[in-house]
Amino acid sequence: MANIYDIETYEPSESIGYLMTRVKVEMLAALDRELAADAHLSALGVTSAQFVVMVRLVGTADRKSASDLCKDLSYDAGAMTRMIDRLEKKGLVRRMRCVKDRRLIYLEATEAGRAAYPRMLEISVAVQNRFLRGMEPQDARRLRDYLARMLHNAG
Amino acid sequence: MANIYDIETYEPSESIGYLMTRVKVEMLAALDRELAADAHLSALGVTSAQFVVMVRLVGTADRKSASDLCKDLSYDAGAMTRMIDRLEKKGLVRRMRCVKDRRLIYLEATEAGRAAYPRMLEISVAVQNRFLRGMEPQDARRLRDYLARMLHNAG
DNA sequence: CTACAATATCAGCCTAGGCAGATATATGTT
DNA sequence: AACATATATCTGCCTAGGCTGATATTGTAG
Repeated sequence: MANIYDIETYEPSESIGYLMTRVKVEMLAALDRELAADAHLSALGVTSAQFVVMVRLVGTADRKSASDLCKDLSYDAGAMTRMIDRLEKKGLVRRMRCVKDRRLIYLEATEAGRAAYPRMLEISVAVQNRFLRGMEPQDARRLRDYLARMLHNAG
Repeated sequence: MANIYDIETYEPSESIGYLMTRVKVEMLAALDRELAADAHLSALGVTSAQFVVMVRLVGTADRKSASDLCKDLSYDAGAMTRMIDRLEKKGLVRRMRCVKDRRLIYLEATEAGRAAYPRMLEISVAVQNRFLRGMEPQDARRLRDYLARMLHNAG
């Protein structure tokens, strides 16, 4: 299996790792700016990281525990505890101890959380569309497949 | 110009933003692990973030100031000051006040920095090749072009 | 030349993630 | 049942980035 890069010809500024890191920074920064600027959401002070957690709770079907979220998001467990503290304090999320396995804490979006969600999602979709400007749907599918493969290769 | 995503059909888990954020986390985590595990580099305690700065100093031709690096890397200026403090403390980088514009501080890799660089680069290339496993060179070029376009769209 | 704006670096404060260790619960083994 | 092992959450500590304001220097308008 052929390697993509070799040391002799490797161009850091054009490498996929470099570009991806920068795009990620810029995209989350844009999301943070626009979440903070929104008339309704600014009161909640929702950050991009908090939004990403809300997506997993509201935007996906199955019930999630804190550790599920850590796996879903490549996120540290200690950091997740405090993340949920913040979301709970803002009234967006509820903790519910699982009765079958009392180690688990299931998480649930509150009414307020579900109410705020559509606007957050709208902003996130708009930001992504802006970054994908000029691409055909076929390009976006390819890009998505490349990223999915890389995530798979991460093991 | 058509939007890629619309709210009704948007699937968070398959979105490019979500996937990219996760791939970036996994890739830098892998780089950190392997930099820390390397026999020669572990003594220096070089992190992925520090490596990225070294790339800009050793791996590119032109002389760089701290603020150049901030622009190159979408990095905060205050954080960059401390980043350079750490690299200087490890003996990998030198500060040199510019005589023409005394606000500027040019940065230069030391002998030790240049000596350690090839091995860092080797590890970085290996990590990226692992994440790109199974892709044809044509796919990697496409992926790179997509990312470059997104970075351009960031403005 | 002076006043004012722009730029580069730096220092202080705050926030937040990673890691190690503690506790509680569950699972598997003997 | 007793014990060890694994898992989930939480807490304390450390590191590091973002933001704000301070200082020094440069560029610019009058």
